[in-house]
Amino acid sequence: MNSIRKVTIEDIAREAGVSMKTVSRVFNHEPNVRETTRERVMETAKAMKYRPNVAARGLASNKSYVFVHFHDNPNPDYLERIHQGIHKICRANGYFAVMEPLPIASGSYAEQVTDYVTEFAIGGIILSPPLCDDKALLESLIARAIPFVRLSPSHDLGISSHTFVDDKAAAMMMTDHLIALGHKDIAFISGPPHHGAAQARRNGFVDSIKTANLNLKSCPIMEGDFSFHSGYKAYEQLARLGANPSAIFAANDDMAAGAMVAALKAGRDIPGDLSIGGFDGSRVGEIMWPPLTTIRQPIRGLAEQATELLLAHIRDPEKVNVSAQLPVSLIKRGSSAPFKG
Amino acid sequence: MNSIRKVTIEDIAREAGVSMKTVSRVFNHEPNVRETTRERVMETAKAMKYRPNVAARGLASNKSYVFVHFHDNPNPDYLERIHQGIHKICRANGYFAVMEPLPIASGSYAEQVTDYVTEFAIGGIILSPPLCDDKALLESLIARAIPFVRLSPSHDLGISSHTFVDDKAAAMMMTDHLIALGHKDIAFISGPPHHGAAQARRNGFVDSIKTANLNLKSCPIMEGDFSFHSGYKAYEQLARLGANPSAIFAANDDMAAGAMVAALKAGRDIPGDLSIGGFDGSRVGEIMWPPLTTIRQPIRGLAEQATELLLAHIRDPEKVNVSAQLPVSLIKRGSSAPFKG
DNA sequence: AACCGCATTGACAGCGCTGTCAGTAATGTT
DNA sequence: AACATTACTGACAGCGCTGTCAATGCGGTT
Repeated sequence: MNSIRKVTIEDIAREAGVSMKTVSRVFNHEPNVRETTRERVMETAKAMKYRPNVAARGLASNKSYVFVHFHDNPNPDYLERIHQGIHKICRANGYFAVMEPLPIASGSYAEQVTDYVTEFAIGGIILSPPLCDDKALLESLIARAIPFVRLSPSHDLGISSHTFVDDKAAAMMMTDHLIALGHKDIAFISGPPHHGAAQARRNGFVDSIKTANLNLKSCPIMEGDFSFHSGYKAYEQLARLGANPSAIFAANDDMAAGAMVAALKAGRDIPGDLSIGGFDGSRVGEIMWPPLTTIRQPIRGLAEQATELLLAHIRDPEKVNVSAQLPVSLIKRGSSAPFKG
Repeated sequence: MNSIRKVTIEDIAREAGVSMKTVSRVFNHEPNVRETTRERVMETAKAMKYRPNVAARGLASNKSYVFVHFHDNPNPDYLERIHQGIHKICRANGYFAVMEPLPIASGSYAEQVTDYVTEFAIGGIILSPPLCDDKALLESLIARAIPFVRLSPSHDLGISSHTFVDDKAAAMMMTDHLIALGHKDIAFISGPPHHGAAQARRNGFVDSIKTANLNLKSCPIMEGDFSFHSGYKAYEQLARLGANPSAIFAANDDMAAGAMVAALKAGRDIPGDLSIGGFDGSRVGEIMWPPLTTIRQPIRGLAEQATELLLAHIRDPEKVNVSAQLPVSLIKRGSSAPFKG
């Protein structure tokens, strides 16, 4: 057909002086291959630029080399980082990484996933918030014995492998930072109430305020939905209510950006008479002026780890419930400054 | 491990009283099947809830129901919009949509794609800039007869289906807008020189300046690379050169944002003493203050159309070279205002 | 009736890989 | 030293489907 002939397992086997099956063993991380043999196979495979054929693998093993990340999240920046993490691990292991948006508006999560899984053979599933906390979906996945992992789940932690950060502690870091700057009237813009991480961040905020003996009444909590627009509206409503916080902590960067734009539009000076803190460490925070003080979440790392855990689960069904916590960090930037009474 | 597949073509064939091959024909929209036979097969397949096995199909036919978008673009916002467009059409037609980053740093585009295509059976390929203008890659794809379409290519328009906007005319729209506001010293921040669309935008800018009889010498052109950072640096360099434009037109929104942040940092008032125009209509333009005047490109639409064209090509090999132009529009927002001498 | 041309259909051999199971080498045990 | 146990390895038969090509049916011609 063309000059580039496909390199098959057979070629590798012949070249390395072993059977096809042994080559197969090496590529599937199966036990009982002598270390020297494994190395020899790997080397000749590399030298011959061998790439396993996904379709053949799938057909022969009745498995599928596709991981699907189901999500219901409007933030492209967040999604892109997750995608990169999943993709990296998938690519290194011969899997496809597919991103599947799953708007709750099109039907229950469980229903949609069920349909999807019937139509396409799927090797494993990665769930991010809020899907990772959907009871019906989780049950259906378990009932059908489809391997899955979760990113930052908040409930039923024992039922699957997952990766997470300590959202509450992270929110306390930010709150403590603002308090340390001398702020006493700190408003909080929360995420949607049913969202697990959003709750944890809110709890962290409240705890820090209480611990510092600040007056909770002068620390209003506005409800947002993690969108830029909801942050914008939250600031407007704050103003309408006559609240006059010297600092605002938004539960994600998009809302922080929204609040900041609304404040700038209203003529406020940031950070002169209003400090703003975000949460995520996303790109928006870097491309605004002043740049946003925020909590950096290792989103890409969370996705990578989760994908590794999914792989581990598939390779060794014992590893059904492994979890990994990743660290967050406070990024101090121009949007927060000491309170000037 | 994954969904249990029990109904095979063999079952359908036996039930419908035809051969497996005929069932296969029906499912692949092949010609030369009697209408009554086709219907009978479809009915029994439906009754038996038959689902074709993607892996077996892929292995046997050396084709696959996967479309891959290869890209080398750091902008998550742009990527996400393309992804949405591709995904929508794929989903509706039973295809997987896979996004594959292809950093030029890891080897030539042609090489990387070759490797990838050998490993995964791929149904079709979607290329966006700058990959869509890579000669070696295009040649290799054509040589291997792999169906592909392109988004906004600038060269060899005749060799494949593609979708595009008129970048030059669009850049002229923005330039004319700034000129109409009374600006005479307009700086341009261009994209990377080898990037086709970047060239077209630059040409549009220059043409408009000339047409308006403005002095090109007071309209400096800075070279960027479409990144936020390069926009930032371009502004700094402009200042260092002693240029003092009253308006800046950046060839994409990210660079416009970078220039704006640099200008704000330098104490400039936007749009009071500096107007800024971008290009793309991306999210960053909406989440900054002042919001960015820009050219909206229908990126999602371009991706949708391109995917449709790919599908059309695959279903009817005659349709190798269809192209669709989509309209752009000028979005006037707060970052541009009349020149105040 | 014998013939041609085209539409329709089927038999069969793989696609590249893995599961099964049997076989051989290496190691331990008495 | 004989035997048991374990660690490796390979032969082979498909996985479910499609490409190839030969076979059949059918209408119209000579």
